[in-house]
Amino acid sequence: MQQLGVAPNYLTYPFLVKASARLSNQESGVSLHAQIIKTGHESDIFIQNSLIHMYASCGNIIGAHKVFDSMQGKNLVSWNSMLDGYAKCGDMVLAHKVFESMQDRDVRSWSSLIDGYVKAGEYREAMAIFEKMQVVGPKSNEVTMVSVLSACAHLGALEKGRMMHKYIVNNGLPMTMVLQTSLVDMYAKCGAIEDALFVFRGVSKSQTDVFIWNAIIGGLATHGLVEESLKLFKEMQMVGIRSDEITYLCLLAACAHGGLVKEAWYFFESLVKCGMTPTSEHYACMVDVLARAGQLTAAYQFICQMPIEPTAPMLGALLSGCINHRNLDLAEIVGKKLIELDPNNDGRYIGLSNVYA
DNA sequence: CTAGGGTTAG
Repeated sequence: MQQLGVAPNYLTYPFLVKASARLSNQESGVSLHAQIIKTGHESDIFIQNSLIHMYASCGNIIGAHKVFDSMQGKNLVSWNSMLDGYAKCGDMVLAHKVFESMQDRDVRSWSSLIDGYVKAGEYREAMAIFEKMQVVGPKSNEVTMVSVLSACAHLGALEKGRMMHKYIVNNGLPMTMVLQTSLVDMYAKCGAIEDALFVFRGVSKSQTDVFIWNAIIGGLATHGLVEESLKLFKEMQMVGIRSDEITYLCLLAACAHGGLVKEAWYFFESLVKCGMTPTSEHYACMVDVLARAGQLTAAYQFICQMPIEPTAPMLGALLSGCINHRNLDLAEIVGKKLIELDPNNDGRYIGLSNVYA
């Protein structure tokens, strides 16, 4: 466009700024901001709102606030963008402050606040806000319910989760894939695997994506339904959904749970073969598999040949294996390393003190 | 033309 000598106008900039936000590329966002000022578009409310969102998405909440403060005519989008910016940055004190200062609040304002509390791990507060919303706020929609279901999942609040499911159906909220994934995850995390499978089976296979497969495969794995988990992975491959790093993490977790050492090696190798880079979580899972199976030397050697530094969960898994399989010499070595790495690791420290007892 | 949601975490 620029090569052709066509200049962006006030309708172009929001898209460009949004792209920078999506990419979390503050550099390009800042250069757009400069261009916006140079071309005299800095007081366009759509452009200002997109700039708030861009800065917040790049983690620059100060930059976002500067744009927000510079505005003379703020609208609900401006306030919602600022609120969501604080919520996304995890500053729920300021997010709540913004929320309280607003004259008008729509479903997005409430949803951003609820989601912020969920992301901050304050699930009870998130539920409290949702209950208040039902009394004094606008009707919640399918986006609100995703965050609410996530709160129920983390609280293990199965009955509440069921109520939310009924609320969604009774109010005719659109059953999006995101919502169905949240339902699968909620039921799985609350231990209602049958319900998770029921929701999952209600999605036509051609509509599925990697997220919902990961949710059900991971849910089955964490509840020890290892065979079913691996069976669903095969099904996922048959449907032609490309697995990702998280799929493999779920599979390795399933192997750890079921004591499937051979299968774990196979998945670890597949992960690399598919061009993915194992993360420290993958390595930790692999160590866990080997340690649980009593293959302590193999686990130790595996850690030594990794291209990354060992992490506390990794050494913790190995230490547990050493203790359970009565290899106290190795336990002492691993325990010392673990304390070096993470001096505040109480639980593991207690594990180690058992070695000396 | 601008703002909100899902999968890992022993």
